[in-house]
Amino acid sequence: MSQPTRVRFAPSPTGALHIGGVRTALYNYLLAKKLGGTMLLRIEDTDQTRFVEGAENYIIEALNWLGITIDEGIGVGGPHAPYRQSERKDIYKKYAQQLIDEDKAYYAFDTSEELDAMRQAFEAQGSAFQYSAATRTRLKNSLTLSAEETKAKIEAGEPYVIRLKVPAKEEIRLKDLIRDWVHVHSSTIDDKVLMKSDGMPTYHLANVVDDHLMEITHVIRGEEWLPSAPLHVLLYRALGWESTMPQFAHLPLLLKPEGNGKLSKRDADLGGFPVFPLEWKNPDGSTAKGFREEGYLKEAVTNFLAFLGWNPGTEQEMFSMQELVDAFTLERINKAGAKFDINKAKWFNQQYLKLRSDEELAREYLSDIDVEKAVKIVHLFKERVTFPQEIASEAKALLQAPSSYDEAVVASKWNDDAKRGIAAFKEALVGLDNFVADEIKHTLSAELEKLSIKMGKVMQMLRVTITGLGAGPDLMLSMEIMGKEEVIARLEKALTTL
RNA sequence: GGUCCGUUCGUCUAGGGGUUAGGACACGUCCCUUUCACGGAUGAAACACGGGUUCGAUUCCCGUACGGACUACCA
Repeated sequence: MSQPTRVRFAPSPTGALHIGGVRTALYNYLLAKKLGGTMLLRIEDTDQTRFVEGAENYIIEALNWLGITIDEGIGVGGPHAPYRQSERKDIYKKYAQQLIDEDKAYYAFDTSEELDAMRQAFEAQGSAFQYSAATRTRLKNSLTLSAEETKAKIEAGEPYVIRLKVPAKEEIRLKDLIRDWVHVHSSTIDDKVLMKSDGMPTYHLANVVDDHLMEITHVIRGEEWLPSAPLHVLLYRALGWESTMPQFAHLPLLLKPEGNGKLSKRDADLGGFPVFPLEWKNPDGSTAKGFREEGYLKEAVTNFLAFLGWNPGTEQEMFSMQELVDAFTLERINKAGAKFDINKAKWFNQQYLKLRSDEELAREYLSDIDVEKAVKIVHLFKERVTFPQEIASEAKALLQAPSSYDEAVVASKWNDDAKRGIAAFKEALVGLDNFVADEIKHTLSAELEKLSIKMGKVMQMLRVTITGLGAGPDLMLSMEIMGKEEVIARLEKALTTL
């Protein structure tokens, strides 16, 4: 019996969406589309202390930019609304109560201070404190207190949490689609808090309840969740939902480019590259770079991200979103973490930039320049840059007369031959009516031939007199773009000042 | 510390009992070219270690080492 595939991306609105989260969303999306299923977006905002204004919109905009479309949930609605966990409190409360009634969960009144003290005491003895079957009989909860005492405390408004009564001795087996069977003993799992004292559920309860109610078939999430996955299995079991439990796939982590550990914002600053899809403005006014604003094309980002932890098993490198959908399978996801190498992202960007048409790029990035000219400029620079905005800066430099000249080239190439050749070329240019690359080139070679000077002797110096630079794109085309008057003016200036 | 997960070129990875261990990025060299870039060619570069199993292990098993994640009334 195969039910329709339903996957979810469930971020917390705590700030900018991390690029690892974007990859998780991507993989969820790819699986959903591959299987003709549904992609949900759910917001896990059960920690009101970490809520950040604007984060939810940021998530939506980021996914939207990359073409990761949401079929159901935040922003689009659906049959299981609301999709914001803070708006589902009553639902969680109901199931928590059910667990209490069935003696699968219990009230606990221990304060944070008391628990901290416990932890310290255990640590002093060289062991770790665990709120579990081994210790719960000695703590302040509805298992040790009488029913009357418990009731009285609750009615008196004393803060409490609800904890899962994790079985003392039970082997938990979990089949992960990427890692295969994972075995954990219940004695190593503590009695996790299900409902916090503020009435909000913890992630554990909320995600299990929601995934069940929303009929999620595959939970695809980061490896950091693997240690708590057995607990979630226990929860499905306690709630009587084990037979319809979703399948799990824990994705390998995105690692720092050098050294070890999870990729962080700090690595991005250090390496000068973004770790967020979009630019993010912090409430304090500071900003964090975004791939989009840095000039990464969305095709490059999705292709790059898809290949961090997954590959098609062929030698094809370039994949459109549709091709990714067609090729994607969970089986081909890797187990080991992947280091984040921004060089590869840049390479993808360059490849996708080259694929764009000159006209399109001209319209988008050189809108302030005459179209015909803009297209020529794009053609000149498209294959030489990594980011589209570099075309604009190159264009600006090209259209501006040089303010200085490459000294190394001047020192070695500014000789009599160069001076005579360039002077003659300038004079000949005055009489050239059809100022296009081919004609300009003919003019140059004709003049140099008359003087018996080899082309190679003056080319680089000619480039310097016109652009100030020792290297660059096709000079003849560059001159055509600048126009006759401008080129002659630049030559004159160079001839008199150098 | 405990629990869990992992380990093929510098990086992303393919492969899988017998292979010249393949590709891509980055790097070197050469070609193309008015230079640079693009492109093309080419080179250097890897199975963490130790035991098994086996005629034969990089591949399977077990250890060790190393790395990582988790260990909150955060997700």
